[in-house]
Amino acid sequence: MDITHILDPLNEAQRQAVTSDAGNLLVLAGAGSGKTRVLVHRIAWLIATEGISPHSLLAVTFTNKAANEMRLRIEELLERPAGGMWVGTFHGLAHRLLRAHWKEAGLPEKFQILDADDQLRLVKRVHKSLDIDESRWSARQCQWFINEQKDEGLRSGSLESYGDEFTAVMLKVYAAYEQACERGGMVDFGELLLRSHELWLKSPALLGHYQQRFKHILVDEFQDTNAIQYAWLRVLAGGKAEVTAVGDDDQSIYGWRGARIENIQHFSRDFPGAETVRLEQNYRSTGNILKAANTLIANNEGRLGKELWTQDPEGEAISVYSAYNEQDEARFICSQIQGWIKDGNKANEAAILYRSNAQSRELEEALLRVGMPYRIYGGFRFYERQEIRNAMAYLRLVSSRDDDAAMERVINTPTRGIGNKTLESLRLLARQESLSLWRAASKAVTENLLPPRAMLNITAFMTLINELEEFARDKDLDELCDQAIQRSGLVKHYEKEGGEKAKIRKENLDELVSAAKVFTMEALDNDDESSITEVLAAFIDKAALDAGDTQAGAGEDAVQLMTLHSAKGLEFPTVFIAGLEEGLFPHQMSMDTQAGLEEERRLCYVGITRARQKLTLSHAESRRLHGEENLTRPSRFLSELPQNLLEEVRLQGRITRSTFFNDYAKNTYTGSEHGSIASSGDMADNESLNLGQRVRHPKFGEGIVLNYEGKGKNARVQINFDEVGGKWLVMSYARLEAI
DNA sequence: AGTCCCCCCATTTTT
DNA sequence: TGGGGGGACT
Repeated sequence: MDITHILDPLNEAQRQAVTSDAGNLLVLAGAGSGKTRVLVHRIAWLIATEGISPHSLLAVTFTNKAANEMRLRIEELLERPAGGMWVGTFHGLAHRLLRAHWKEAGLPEKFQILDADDQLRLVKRVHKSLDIDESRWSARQCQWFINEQKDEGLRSGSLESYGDEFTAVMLKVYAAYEQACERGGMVDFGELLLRSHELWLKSPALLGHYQQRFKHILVDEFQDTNAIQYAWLRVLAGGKAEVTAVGDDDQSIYGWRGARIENIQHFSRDFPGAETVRLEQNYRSTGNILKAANTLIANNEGRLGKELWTQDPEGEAISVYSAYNEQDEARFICSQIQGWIKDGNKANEAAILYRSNAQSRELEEALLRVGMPYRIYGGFRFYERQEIRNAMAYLRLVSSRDDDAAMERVINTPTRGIGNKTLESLRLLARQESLSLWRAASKAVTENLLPPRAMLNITAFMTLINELEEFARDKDLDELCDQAIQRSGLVKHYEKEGGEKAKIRKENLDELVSAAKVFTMEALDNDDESSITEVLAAFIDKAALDAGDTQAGAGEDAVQLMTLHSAKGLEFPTVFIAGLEEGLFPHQMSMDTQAGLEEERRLCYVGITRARQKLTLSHAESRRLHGEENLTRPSRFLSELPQNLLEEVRLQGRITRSTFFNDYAKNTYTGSEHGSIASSGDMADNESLNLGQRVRHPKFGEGIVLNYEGKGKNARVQINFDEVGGKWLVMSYARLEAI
């Protein structure tokens, strides 16, 4: 078989990784070093030369996007479908296992997947039924606790509170939540992994079957695996399968949600005979950007070690802008992007990255002001929208009456006179008799347990669902979907609401019908035997496991705004990282432990390595946060960069500020003007000070001018001193010296 | 059932 | 500063 097309496009390190025949393999893939390429080519290599059948391969990633892309590229390279191969996310694969072996796993055949929103609702209900003080322990907190434990592979039964009140309350909720899930046949995200892991442990025959099957396991983004995922992998591999782990310890930024950087750090210990290959040649960024990244990350301890390099030129210096405040910062970035576009580049080649979402508003406003199109990543995705979730809940009920989460959601949405009181008695009945809500409702109606009015309304609702199912029998999924949103009254409900918002909701519902159509056609392509019931069930699972990354306006030519976390895996010709200030980045809540600080540093490393040609960093001397003005210090990360590669950006020229209190922030920024303290000659030493200018004070040392008020002899200036922080000084006494 | 108001809170996010 | 959620009121 001709294998040149597999090896030719690779560099030496990549080739070594692709062709490695050590039992296990760790590929330390630096940013922009061709990680996915290695993964894909290694798979092709195994199939082409080692005679491994796609059937014995399992490749696992974290996001659906990554999984889809991998499958696509494998098929492209192999020039045939890789059907027998298991490619998917951890959750997707675990789900597949549980669907196949639901009985052994102790689940009902039609178990439902709870997504984050369903989960929170359930926790809230559990919370209420246990009469827990909402003001002391929030449902969110409980949800977080439960997920944290599941990520660690721990059930309520295997935990102890040791007299700690918090833990005791959390465990009580956790245990009741587990029971509720059990009763309703519901499985949350963590449970998918936990349950399939347990399934293997308790059925050695089943485990043996999969161990027999999968000769090679390939894992992407290994540094992001959490405890349960790692355990899952180790059990499956069982010392027999060959494991290829690809990842970058320097890009581990999800420790806060259970990812364990130790998993990649200890790979060679836990997977004996592992070969380690480093991919250090970078095909993305300029030399200077890489040097900055390398220097920064060298401050972390316990790294596996890696140094990025490129054959490309040094490129431009890294710009650093010290803004007066967050508005100035936003205007600066905005004007730089305008300049970038004027130079013939496109808006979507520019990205603005920030540590926390709250920072986006100021940037948005600045972009809006100059009419620059922008797009914010993150936020609600398709299947997370309220109207879509409501419509899906009807479909879920059609598919499975026992889906309590769905029933709770839409039994009275839109309102049909089934109030809280009715619902409460149904819940009670359900709990007492260990029934699903639907069955409880059914019982209540047949046995006349409720006021006639309530029973009438419930009957109408149940009839609606039954009729929808009836209707679906000889129809396609999209037709069912359309009927569901019409007959449930959802469409009317949103129409009645009126306004722009409702219009968008209506459009989304239409979009759902189209999505159902596409899904049906794909299902028919793959397997023309599937009945509508099966297609419907598959559609519901897809909606739960894949929130739908199709972001509105994805293809638009707009400036890209996102958090540093969501920038991982992406790249842009020009990148701005805003808000490099102590307390913001590194964030206050993560800077007092070394582990926290190092993760922040890795986050910064991720940000820097997103840039291809040009990197611009900025910080503000003063930032409004939670409604109050705070003086800030530049981030330590700025001082950890090689100073010779940095170029401080100062805006040339100046405008003379009105001697009245003309708030600088309100001045229109043109990019060439600069706020300045009036130099109308009435200052003590007849010397003008500019906002943003560095000055020296005999006692306080050096600092930067932030603001002033008053004029003449009485003028007071605010200076942010490097050593002692912010101070207001009277001009005529301060003996300030401009630097 | 729906609206309004007040209080509280405030990284990062995928499945 | 502002958004979200919960409670109270109409």
